[in-house]
Amino acid sequence: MTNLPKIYAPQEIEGKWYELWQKNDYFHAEATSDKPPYAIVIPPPNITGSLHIGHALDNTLQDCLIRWRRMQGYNALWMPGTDHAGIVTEIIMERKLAEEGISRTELGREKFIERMWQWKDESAGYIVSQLQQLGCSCDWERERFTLDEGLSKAVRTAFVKLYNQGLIYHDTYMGNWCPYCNTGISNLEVEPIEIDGNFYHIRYPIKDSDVVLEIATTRPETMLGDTAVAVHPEDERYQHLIGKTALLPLCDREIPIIADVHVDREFGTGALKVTPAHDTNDYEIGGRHDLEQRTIFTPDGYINENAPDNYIGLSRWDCRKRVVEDLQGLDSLVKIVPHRHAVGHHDRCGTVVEPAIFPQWFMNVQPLAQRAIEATKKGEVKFIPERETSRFYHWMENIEPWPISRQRWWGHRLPIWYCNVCEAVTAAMETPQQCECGASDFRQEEDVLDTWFSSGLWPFSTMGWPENTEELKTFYPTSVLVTGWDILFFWVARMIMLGLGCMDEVPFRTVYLHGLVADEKGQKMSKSKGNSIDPLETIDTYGTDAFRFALVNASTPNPYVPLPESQIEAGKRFANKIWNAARFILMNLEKHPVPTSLDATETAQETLEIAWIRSRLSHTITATTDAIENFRFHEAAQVLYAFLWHEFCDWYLEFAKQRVSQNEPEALWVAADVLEQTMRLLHPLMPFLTEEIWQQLPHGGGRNASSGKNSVTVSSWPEPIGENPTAEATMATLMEVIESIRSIRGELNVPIGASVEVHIQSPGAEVRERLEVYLAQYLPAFTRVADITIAESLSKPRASAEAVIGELAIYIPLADIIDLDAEHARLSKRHQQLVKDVTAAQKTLDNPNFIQRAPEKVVAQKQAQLERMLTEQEKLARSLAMLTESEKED
RNA sequence: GGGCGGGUAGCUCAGGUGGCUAGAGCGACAGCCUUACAAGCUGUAGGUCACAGGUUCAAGUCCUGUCCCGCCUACCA
Repeated sequence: MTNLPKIYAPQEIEGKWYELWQKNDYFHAEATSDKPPYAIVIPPPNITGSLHIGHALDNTLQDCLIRWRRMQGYNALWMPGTDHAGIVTEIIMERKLAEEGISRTELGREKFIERMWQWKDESAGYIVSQLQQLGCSCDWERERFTLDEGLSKAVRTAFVKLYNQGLIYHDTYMGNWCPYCNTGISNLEVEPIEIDGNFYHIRYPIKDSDVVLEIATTRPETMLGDTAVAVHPEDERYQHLIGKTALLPLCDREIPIIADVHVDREFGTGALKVTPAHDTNDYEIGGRHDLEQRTIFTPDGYINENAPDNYIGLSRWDCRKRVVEDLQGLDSLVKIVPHRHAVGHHDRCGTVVEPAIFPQWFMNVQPLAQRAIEATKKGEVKFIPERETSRFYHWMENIEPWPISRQRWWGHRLPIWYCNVCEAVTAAMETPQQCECGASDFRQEEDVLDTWFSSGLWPFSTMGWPENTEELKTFYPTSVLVTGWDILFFWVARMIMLGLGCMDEVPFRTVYLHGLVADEKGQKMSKSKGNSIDPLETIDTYGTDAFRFALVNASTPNPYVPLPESQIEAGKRFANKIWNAARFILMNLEKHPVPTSLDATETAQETLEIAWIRSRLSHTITATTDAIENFRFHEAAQVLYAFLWHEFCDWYLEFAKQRVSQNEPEALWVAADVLEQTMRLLHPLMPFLTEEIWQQLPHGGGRNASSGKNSVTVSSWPEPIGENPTAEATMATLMEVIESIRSIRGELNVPIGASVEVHIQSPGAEVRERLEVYLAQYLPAFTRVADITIAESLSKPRASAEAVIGELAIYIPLADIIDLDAEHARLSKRHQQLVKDVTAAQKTLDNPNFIQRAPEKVVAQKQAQLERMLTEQEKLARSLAMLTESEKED
């Protein structure tokens, strides 16, 4: 054991344990079991992706929950898998192809899909091995992929079911079109970004008149598709023009001037050009006034033949330039005014989205949204933090039809068939045999489904739906869903709706929405911003456990969680601290082996430090369990950190050292027991390190023992044995005495090597007796003392430093070394602080209302506090007076 | 325009339902290589809890308003 390296080296130990866990099937959950079920489905990462910081946080938290519940004896299932991730993945493939000089369309659908599968097969293991490196205890034999046969069947089943319920329909409607990806997308996928644009003021002449109407637009190129000009019906400036005809510049077309209440009189010139085919509002105005929809763009964003010849073939942006130039030439451009406004961009490729009219498949989600709201109100789903609930309601209450088809190739092709003879539409699991018209010649819809449609089925499609499997019976609804709040609408809301639609039951009971990892400036970390930490590099540098601890520790309830490097550094130091504590214990156990089992320690005489550390451990167990149960992960991290470092290492191990040197090894055996239990508590956060140490510690028996278990992973979660207030109070006094002596030594610059005499005045018999027993034993371990005197009353020795702890007065004679000025300064500083605090406490207690209305307990506390402070104050005042006297003498 | 979150030590943040002398990590300063750990140990400094009111015996915590910062959301062309 002594050959354990002095410095904790994560690389040495993190590799081997995962293999053991896997080999022993520790992560596997049976579909049928006597244990209570607990299930989490992983938010499936992109099949071709790699682990980023968001995954690291998300999966660490899930692993904490799963490992914790597994240790508690639950039948804990963590269902893993990956997502085909539709458009994003296709875009990356397109870029790869572009490097080879091939375009998607040249390659053709079949070949393209072939390439995608090839790429999928090459990269699929990558993300999985990264999750394993992170320590994720997923049930890997259940791994799923959204394009698997089983899941594809679930997709078709869900589609047909919803179609038959009339919730899925086909329509031609104005939506968001991405000219780069050549597909329609939903509102959620459009990211409004503020950009510096212009307001172009353009003159439209009026037919048979000298009057001109000035309109303002940010998109002058769309005027090629104008089919009206609109003014507000009550706008006095334009009354005489309503019903007249405007002459559209550059196009040689006549367009009507109409009145519509949508027009804002205050904005721009109060006159609005209407392009029903390329603007959402104009589309609606067009509908109200039965205007022609004149589409001027090709799907990939170029001007089509509906525009005058000289514009055809230009890109959107070139066309804008040309239109502006031409208007200037005609003297039709009044002015250009800079204007900052939000422009929609496709969140996947960054292209400016084009509002356009095109045929699309939609899902009417409104009825399911209503059911989701009701289910949530009934408490069937709970959101944590609670504030997310109102975001959820707001979104659900204002939900719009979901465009579910994408004009892409990588995904689930819609199970819709058209009869090639009569064009009848059929939704079915397979190609229909025969049409109503008698024909049997069908073609399948070309479009694929929005990738979120299949992810929306994830909690039950992964468990074998539409089959009524044992998995579904046992694990659905799942227990918790853990993900970032940024995909509440994209994914969580859709899962709830589709869960209700397909299973008649919500997919999970609790949704825990954690924050997003941010940099020091509070900006969300993302690859595109270049401010991201690479989890794998971090793991290389600091180790997985240090990284995981830092993530959990950072995971406060805030929407953004900063993760400075120093935080990860602290995790590494913590790991090293634990490592060395274990090393110390193991080294000493060689000389003092635990007799038979740790059971022996329970009957051993319970010295103060043993009673104390057991009490503190019990408290830590309760606090940690409570924290994880309530998703306050950062609190669990902090509780464990404080206990392990500042109580167990700083104090208990120092006591134990002393005991061992006095040939009293019980304290050491208890140290081993406490560390063993703490390793179990810490295991969900730091799985590798805790396994390594747990394996080396004796853990055959003892309280909360994990006898017969081969891994901490499957050991039991510690149970609190109860706290011991008496031991804690006594120890607190002892600690204060020790700290005050250290403080005096430090501040008065007593040389390290010098021993000091300590005189303690302790008027109360009970405390004095306890001090007499313990102080002589404990003090030498913490500070160098030559002699300790404890008496009911004693006078302050000449030239001594002083500290007051409650009724205790501590004097340290420092005849040769004391600097009276320094001591005077030290005491008077404390005295001043006391005066302030005493005054405040006095004021509170002098208030009759306080005595009358505050709870008795609070009043008593305050009273005790005041008395304690007054005692100290009096003693210090006397000493200060004496010091001043002696200065005069000098 | 609405809504949400935040403003606490030099930095990053804790402080569930109001009640210990407001805490931690990092950083700073001083001193220690004390045989588990210098990735360590000991001590010290540092905060009128954004501002102004209010409720209360009692406010960092609850209410109102103001000022900053961030996010979400909305059709101002």
